[in-house]
Formats: sequence, structure tokens, C-alpha cells
Amino acid sequence: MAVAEELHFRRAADRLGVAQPALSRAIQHLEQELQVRLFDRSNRAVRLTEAGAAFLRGSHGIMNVVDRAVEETRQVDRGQIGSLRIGYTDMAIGGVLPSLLKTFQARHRGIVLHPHHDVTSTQLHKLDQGELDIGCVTGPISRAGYDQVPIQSERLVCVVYENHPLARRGSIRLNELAQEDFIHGPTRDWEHFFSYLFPLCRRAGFVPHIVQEAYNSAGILGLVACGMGVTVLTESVRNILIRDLVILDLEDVTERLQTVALWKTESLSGSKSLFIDALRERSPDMDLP
Amino acid sequence: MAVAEELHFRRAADRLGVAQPALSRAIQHLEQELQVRLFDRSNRAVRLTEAGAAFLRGSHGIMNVVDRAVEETRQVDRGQIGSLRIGYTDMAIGGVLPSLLKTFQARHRGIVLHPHHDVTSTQLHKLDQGELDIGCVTGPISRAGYDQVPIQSERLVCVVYENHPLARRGSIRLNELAQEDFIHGPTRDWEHFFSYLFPLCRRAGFVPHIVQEAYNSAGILGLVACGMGVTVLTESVRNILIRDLVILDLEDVTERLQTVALWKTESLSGSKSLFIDALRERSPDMDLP
DNA sequence: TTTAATGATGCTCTCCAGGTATCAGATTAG
DNA sequence: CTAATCTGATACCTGGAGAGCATCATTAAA
Repeated sequence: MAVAEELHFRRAADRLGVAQPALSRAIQHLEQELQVRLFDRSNRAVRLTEAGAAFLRGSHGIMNVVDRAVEETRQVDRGQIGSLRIGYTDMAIGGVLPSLLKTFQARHRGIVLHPHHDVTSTQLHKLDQGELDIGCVTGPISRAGYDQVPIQSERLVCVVYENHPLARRGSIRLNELAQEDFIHGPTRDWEHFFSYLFPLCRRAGFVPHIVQEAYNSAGILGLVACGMGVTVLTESVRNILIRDLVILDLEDVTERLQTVALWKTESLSGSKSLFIDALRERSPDMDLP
Repeated sequence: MAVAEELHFRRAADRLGVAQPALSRAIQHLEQELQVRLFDRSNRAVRLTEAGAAFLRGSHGIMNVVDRAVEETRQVDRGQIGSLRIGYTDMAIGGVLPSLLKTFQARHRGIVLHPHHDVTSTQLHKLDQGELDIGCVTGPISRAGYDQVPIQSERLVCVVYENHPLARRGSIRLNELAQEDFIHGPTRDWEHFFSYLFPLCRRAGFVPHIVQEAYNSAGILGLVACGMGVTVLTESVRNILIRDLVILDLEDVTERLQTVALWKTESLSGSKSLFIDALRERSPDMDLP
């Protein structure tokens, strides 16, 4: 490229910081390898052949592609560009996660976020399989080879329909629900949530009488609104405004449902650690039991 | 790329035909130069980092661009692709040149032809300046550093309007035009053509009485059709059918107007010599005086 | 505990790229 | 017409990058 631009071996060699003979031979080797004459050179003048001009264009292209590849690699390494597959539960997406994703996205335009809605157990499986980079699950989780950061901690609340006898109370105690019909999520999928809720009910002296299982939070709330029963969910449901529903605090339940971000300790890539940094920054004081 | 595909240094080294330590160090050097870790390698497993995956994609791109640059360069060298700037005169474009360009184009799809309409003197100038690759001019031309091939040789004919006294004759002698009004092209530009015609008239005993100059062949024929005068052109005007015009042979003019293709002897590129080969093939027996 | 597998490291040697000096051909100066 | 100058090519030599061999270090499997 230097010779093509200077059309003068000595000047090109000066520009490249090598001696002129070295450059002459370099060009000779190149021509030999390509089996194409790139320069017409008499003792007095150097000119590009047509093929040489074509190769000059090609060389510019090569330099561009190489530079871009290197630059992109470095950016990926620094996490400036990349992609993250992030799992989330109903609680996570109903709580802090949306604003968290939004601010992260605004700060790191080059990172493409791929959110996946899955319950905790599915997310754990996908993390194992490498199908997710970060899971946002009901925790805390202690799992070999995984690290976690808490992202939210919610009280439980009771949701009833507007005409329910308890609807005007504002807050109740958990044992007041002993005789109520419960609507809840699918037992198999929501095991992590139930493993929180059921011990609390047992402590309050009853086993919840589940009359209906819905497929997800929205379904549960819909069934509650129809008057088919009540439910206990996390306080993030306050963010969802639904007519005919009333949310009641549970006075005697101080336990909080943790939602944690979870990732394989190994293979901490640039974008992943940037995301985790953002999580840590957001909840510096929140600590796990 | 081999390591990234095999995820195994020894196998990759085998594939590349080098020893494993050499490959290990090559990767180390690459990582050092990029300042980016491309592989996570324990003693038991090799995996691409995210940056490594990015660089693998980049490398594929680089290989493609390099291969394409080399291939394109070779094709240009062989003349399989390229571009040719070809000048032509009214006579050339009225005669064999169109079919010549057409067959050449059909045979060499990769070569882009750029025709430029110019009179002989302009073409010569542009050839000197390197603004044309091949000129098709009124010849023969003897010019240092240039080669030529004849592409057509035409008789002169007289063109008159339909009601002209000579119109029914079919053929005439040149001196019968002694008293006629002549229409002709611009004296300055058509010097090459005039340098043929005027000596013939002088030999026939008269100096043509030019009453009107048009800008080009079409203009001349238009003025002739209007009855403003007659003209002498080459027989290629037979290819242009214009109402109200009659073409007469000139019995006593055996001289022929040569049109030749002309190019700088030096810098014979692939596509240029292919074009010249095609010209030579087309007129193998036509010889210049 | 031993064995096998696998990447990293140390050492040696080769050979290619680069440097210096010079040649060969062409243009310019006087 | 000769000398000077310019410019790319060639001859020869040297140093260092890179290749191979032997071996180490670590880990998983037997």
C-alpha cells in the first residue's frame, strides 16, 4: 500500500521505516505468491498495473476488516458490545428488573439484552446448560460453581376481590385466611415460591385450601378478580393496577421473598461482569442471610 | 481458527501440520498482541471466551476478504474482470463497433465497457492523458508509443435530398458535385475526415463550396434532408435510414476511409489485450497501407 | 496411587527478513 | 558526450522469530 501510494520505493521504504531493498524484495515475494505483476517499474518510474490497483483496493478492504475484527474483539472483551441472555420470574419482572434493564441498556448501548421468562427451576436448568447467562430467580440459592447477588426483597401481601369481607381491612393477619379458598400458580413450577409460603401457613396454623391453579401471576389475579378466591403474592403486585382487586398487608409475616441474580462463577465475560457490577451498584447494602 | 474449531491444541496442531508447542505459543502471542484472552484453557478443556468467539467470526471475515482480494486481483490480471474506456467516432459507431462491443461484452461479462463519443483529435489527446484505454479513430495514425489495428475500411458516398437532380442516378462521379452546395461537420473537429476528402475534391478539379456546418453526422443529414445542400460521408450512413435522403456511390473514388483502434503500446493490461485480441480476430486480413 | 491426557515451558537450531554495500540502467547537467 | 545523479535490483551477511524436541505441571480417570 505504501508503494502504491508513493509510487516510489525509497520514499515508501522511508515511510515504513525499512530499507529500500527489503521493500523491493517484499513486493517481489508478494507478486510471486499471487503470480500477478502488481507494479510496472522501470528504473525511472513506478506505476500500478490494473491488477495492482485491484489489489490495492482489496488491501484497503483487508485492513478495514482486520482493524474492525480487532476492535470488535477488544470491545467484546471489555464488555462494550456483546449479548446477555437474562432469565426472570414473575416477581423479578414485576419489581426492580425492568428499570434495572432499562438503565443498564441506556448505559451500555452495545450490549443486546435477551430476556427469557422462566420459573426458577427452569432457569437453573438453563444456566447449567449454558442457555442463560444470568438468571433472576427466587432465592437465595446455594449452588456449587454459582455466584449470586440479591436484587430485591419483598414482603408478602394478600390479594382479595373488592367485595370480599376482608377487603376494607387494609391489613390482616395470615391466620385469618385459614378458611379462605386459595388461587395459586402451578404447583410443579412454583415450587420455590411455595417452599416459602407453605411453612408460613403451617406456622399460622393452617394448610391453604387451593381451589384453582392458574398458569401465571396474571392468571391468578384474573381468577381472584372473578371472586373465585384469594391469593398471597409478593408486594410487587402493587405495580400492577387491576380493577376489582384489593391488596392487604400481612401484619405478622416479616419474612421477605428474596429475588437474586445468579450466574456461573467461571467464564465471567466482559458484558456479564458489567451487568453484575451494575447489579451490585444498585443494591450495595442488601445482604443475604 | 483451527484451535477454535477443534477446541484441542494437539488436534489443531496436527491439522495445521505444526507441533503443539508452536501452536500454544502462537496463540499466546496473538492474545498478547490483542491484549485479549481468546481461550479459557484448563489442563482438561479448551473453550472460547466471548471475545474469542468474536475474533473467530472476525477471522472468518478476514479470510473471506483476503481470498476475495486475491481472487479478484488474479481475475483482473487475466482480464476476466476490469473496465475499458473506449472512444469512438461517428464512423466507428455507425459501422462495425456496435456489434463488436456487443460480442465482446457477451464473451467477457466481467469487463465493463465505457464508450466515449469523441472526434479523432480529442481521442488522441485523451489517450495521451490516460483518460481513454482504446480509441477508435479515423486513421491510419502513426504515433510513437502507440499500436493500432484496423477495424473498418469504408468507401465514400454522396448523400442528396430526394428531389435533387442527381437523386435518381444511383452512382455519380465526384466532379459532378463541383457546383453543389456542401453541408459538412465542424471544420475544426473533423480535420481528420477533411484531410481525406479535400485532396480528393482537388484531384477532381474543384474546391467544395461549404454553405453550412452542422455539429455531427445526424445534424448534417438533417440539413441535407431539408434540401440545403449535399454531403459526402462514409458508406456507414447506409445503416441509418432517414426519409427523403438518397445515397449515391462515387464511381471514381476508390480510396477508403480507415477506422483504426489505437492504444498505448505500454501498459497492456489483461482486459485491454483481450479486447485487442478480439479486434485482431475480427479483422485478420485487413492490412494498413 | 497410578496412569493417561493435555497444555505450558525450556532449550536448541534453522532459516527468513532485514541491513549494508553495490550494481545496472536511465535521465539530466554542463 | 561525459559525468553526475537517481532509482530499483542484487549479493552477501547477520540476528531473531519461530519451529521442533524433550519435559514439566496439572487434572481427571482407572
